[in-house]
Amino acid sequence: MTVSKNRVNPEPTPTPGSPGRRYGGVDSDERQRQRRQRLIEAGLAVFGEHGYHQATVRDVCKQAQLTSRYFYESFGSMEALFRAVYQDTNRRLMQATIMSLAACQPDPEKLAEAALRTFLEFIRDDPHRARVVLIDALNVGETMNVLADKASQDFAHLIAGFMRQMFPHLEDVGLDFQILGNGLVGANTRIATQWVAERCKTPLEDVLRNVLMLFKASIAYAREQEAALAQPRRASAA
Amino acid sequence: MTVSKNRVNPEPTPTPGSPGRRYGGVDSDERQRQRRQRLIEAGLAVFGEHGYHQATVRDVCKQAQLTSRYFYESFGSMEALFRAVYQDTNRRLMQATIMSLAACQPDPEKLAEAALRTFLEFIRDDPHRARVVLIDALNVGETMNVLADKASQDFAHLIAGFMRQMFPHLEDVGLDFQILGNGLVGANTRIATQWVAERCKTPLEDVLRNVLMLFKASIAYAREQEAALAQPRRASAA
DNA sequence: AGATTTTGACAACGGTCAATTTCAAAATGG
DNA sequence: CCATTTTGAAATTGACCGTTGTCAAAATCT
Repeated sequence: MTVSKNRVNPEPTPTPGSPGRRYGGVDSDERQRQRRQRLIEAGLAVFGEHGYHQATVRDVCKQAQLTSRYFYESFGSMEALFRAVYQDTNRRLMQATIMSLAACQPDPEKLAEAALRTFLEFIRDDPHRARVVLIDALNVGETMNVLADKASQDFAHLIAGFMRQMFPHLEDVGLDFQILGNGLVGANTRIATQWVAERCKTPLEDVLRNVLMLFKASIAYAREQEAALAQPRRASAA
Repeated sequence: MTVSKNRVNPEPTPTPGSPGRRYGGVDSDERQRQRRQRLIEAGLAVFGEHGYHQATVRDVCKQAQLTSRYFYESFGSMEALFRAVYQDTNRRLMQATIMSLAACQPDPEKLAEAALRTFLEFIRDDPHRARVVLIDALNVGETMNVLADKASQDFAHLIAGFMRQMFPHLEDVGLDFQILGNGLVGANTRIATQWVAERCKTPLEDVLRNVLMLFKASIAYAREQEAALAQPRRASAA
């Protein structure tokens, strides 16, 4: 890192059978992909540090140890890079979530706990992710805005699906699971944001317990309401 | 509005007894205050439309029907204007909330409902407020960030205070009312944001019912837990 | 009416940044 | 060892914005 620009790969894997001339043991396609990846990582670092609107192309290139030329080789604009960073980060989160859900009992509460724990671990691993996904994504531009909105809505939709399955009569009395799902997502993101702002001072388990409490409370309340709907004759004595 | 620059006041109130020369029936202090107020209103409109970072001084001045000179007469920078807009908006919300709380029975659920309804009405009256207070405020700069954070934290702190009073033993078993308060604030802001993004298509009462559900569910769950703490001998039969 | 202040429109300066181009040095394959 | 490609750094161009300054016209007071 310190001696000089170390352009050659540690292992000059030949990477045979691809177009372009080989350089440093890798062909041009692969090198370009590596540059692109470095720019994405640099973007995460720079955006995550002081926010998208403080970042310049120069900053990103400096962080990536590349020059403007290579920036525009991979991305048409700063916003395009941000989209890539956002999608890459989202993809990683999704992947981690799926992994944790797969290794989990199919109990709603357990599933929620697993997903939430994965999320908290994810942003604790690199708080830059929190800034990019939870804050900046809403403020880059209209395009990113709808993208980020859709991502949250998808999550809310997932929750709504679960609730709809568990409490099939509840939406007839004025409850809207999509709205409630949105609320739970919002609660989660806000708590997470605050947690990161405090540099994850509070132990993860403590944060998790409280987020989960909101989920459990909602489920318990819904269950009670649903039960009251199923047997409307009973008086409402707690 | 359309005929010409109508500079004179409808009622040229003399506004006597102040420094500066009188013009249009008002002395210079008052005129400056009016200009400042127009800039704040223009800021709300411009920021609320396409976001803080798309706005330029020229945009704001055009909206306010003033020129750059008067901008710098009242504000040292764009960020200073934003702070003023934010604080003005917050002050109005606070005022409306206090009014509605005062005309309300001192029942926790009623109070929550009143506060939430006021909030929803507030942003429905002018959706620009939502963008400024809920989205842009986090992305203007570090200074605004801590300011906005503090405002939300204050709200969470208020909720936490209520809960602490209602359930004095609950924080000993791992629940943190500040975190929970943050969660409820986050749920509320997210639902409100989505609502505005949908141009308030859903009727207010429907939105309110669902936000309130999260509050009621949390209270019910807390009450149950607290009761279990008070009589630890009982078996946990629902 | 005349002097004076205020006002509004616009020019101008300096700075920053995105985006493209240029050029020489370094690395590579043959 | 030499031709070729790639790479890195800097120069260039063009646009936009914040900020200050200028100046004539309008409004006001005495």
